[in-house]
Amino acid sequence: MDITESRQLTASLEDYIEAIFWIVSAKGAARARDIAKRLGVKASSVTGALQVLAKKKYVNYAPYEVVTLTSEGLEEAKRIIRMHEVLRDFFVNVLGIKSKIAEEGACKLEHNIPKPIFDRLIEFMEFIETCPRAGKYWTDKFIKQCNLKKARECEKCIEQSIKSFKKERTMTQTSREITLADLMPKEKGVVLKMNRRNSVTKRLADMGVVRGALIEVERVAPLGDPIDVKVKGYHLSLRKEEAVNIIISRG
Amino acid sequence: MDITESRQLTASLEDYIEAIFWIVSAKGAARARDIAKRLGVKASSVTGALQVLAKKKYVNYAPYEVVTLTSEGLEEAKRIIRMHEVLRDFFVNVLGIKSKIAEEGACKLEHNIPKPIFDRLIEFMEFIETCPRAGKYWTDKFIKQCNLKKARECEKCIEQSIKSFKKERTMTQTSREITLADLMPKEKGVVLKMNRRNSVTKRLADMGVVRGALIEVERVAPLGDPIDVKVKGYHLSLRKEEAVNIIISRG
DNA sequence: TGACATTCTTAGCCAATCCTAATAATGTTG
DNA sequence: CAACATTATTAGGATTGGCTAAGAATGTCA
Repeated sequence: MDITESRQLTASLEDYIEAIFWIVSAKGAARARDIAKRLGVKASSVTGALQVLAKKKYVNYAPYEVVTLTSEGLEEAKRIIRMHEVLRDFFVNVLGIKSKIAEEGACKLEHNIPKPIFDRLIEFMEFIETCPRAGKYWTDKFIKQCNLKKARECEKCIEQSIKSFKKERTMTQTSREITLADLMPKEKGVVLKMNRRNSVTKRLADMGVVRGALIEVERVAPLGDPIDVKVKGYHLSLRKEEAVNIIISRG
Repeated sequence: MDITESRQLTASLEDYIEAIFWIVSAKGAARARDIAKRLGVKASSVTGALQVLAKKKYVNYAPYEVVTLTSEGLEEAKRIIRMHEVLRDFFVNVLGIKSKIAEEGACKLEHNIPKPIFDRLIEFMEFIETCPRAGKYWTDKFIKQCNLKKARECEKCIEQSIKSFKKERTMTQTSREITLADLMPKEKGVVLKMNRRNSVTKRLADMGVVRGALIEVERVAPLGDPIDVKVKGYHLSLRKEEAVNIIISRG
């Protein structure tokens, strides 16, 4: 029953992993002191946590050395950060909470969200962003869509939304198919079709890149490759050759 | 720094208070065993928690005796349960989560929600229930309304909503003012006006009964007095003489 | 390079929250 | 009412996650 032996993470250990991720992102590697400062604890507490995390193989750690995440640690960090960001986005973009409070709130809640609620929250946020309806009729429809797992009604809804968005957006590529590679940073689109079926599209499907999914371009590298996108709260980096196979519709 | 001495409550102690509240509601008083069973802990853990809660004056406790909440404990219980219910309602009514998972999720999160986020969540849920719009325009409006503290735009929105609801609801008291006392259980309304200003209306205002607030009738006693209502997640019991001074509009 | 400052680890402590096992009180029933 | 069953308490232990204080390792600079 010794938690030290298992892969399990407590809320507090997740906080350490998250902190290490950000420090490593910013500075290449983390020192105990950086972690202590970021989390507001004493260095001795950090040492203890690092020893546990090292035993669980989430961090590369040796006494008096700098700390980095193992690949497992990185996986965990990404999972935690995704939770955090989805919550924060919900607080900021939907509830209109100030970003500082939203950030704090996301920190407190990120470790405790049951998966089905988390997933549904993402769907809900996407629904809000793509469906031009409201009121009881609207939430009912959302709920029905989620429960029945057939997106029929909502596809109509999304398409309608896309149409009206297109009207607003005058004369931009209305005649030919556009792909994910055509989007500019900050633009969003709804996936209409995945042109090829192979291991790459399968991996993308696992991450949420499926028909009907809302996808947002975050950054595009100088030559249009790679393209960083956000889908269902995941941050993905796609090759341009993958992106051109994803037919989308602006929205 | 000993928490035993202060009024402060840990998440776990809040769980005990909540459990005691429900058991007392159902059976008049709680025994250690009931609490242990409800929370899935051993009786010895319950004894420990009860001793701490008794020291903090949240429960009436003596060894080998039944347990009840003090008035302070009751206050706390209500606060916690309100958190719980608002979260659960959000999960069920907005996200469409199954009630068992929603219940579990509310339990996990109820102790950690920052107040501003909690308050805004309630506003958001009310907005969804009263405003017949959707899409970005719609959430933008919601956020603007919350931020600017002037409900102008949304009042229009609410009135419009009320109008369309009224159309659906044929020939019911469309010509004269209706008050909270006219609503049937399960009916909802939006507060249009508070007819008197006195200490009672002030207390109601503190609980969220103000112009524009969504109010729902839960139960009405045989002679129409008292009336149990829900506002902003609070459960209130109003005298009929108070209710007739609250002018509302069905919605 | 040696002295001093900073950083990190170790060791030991405390509080919260659970546990088990033993014991005490209370309830039930032939 | 005595024996047995149930329930509650106490005592003692584990785990988690923080702390302080002392000392070891590392870094800096005259």
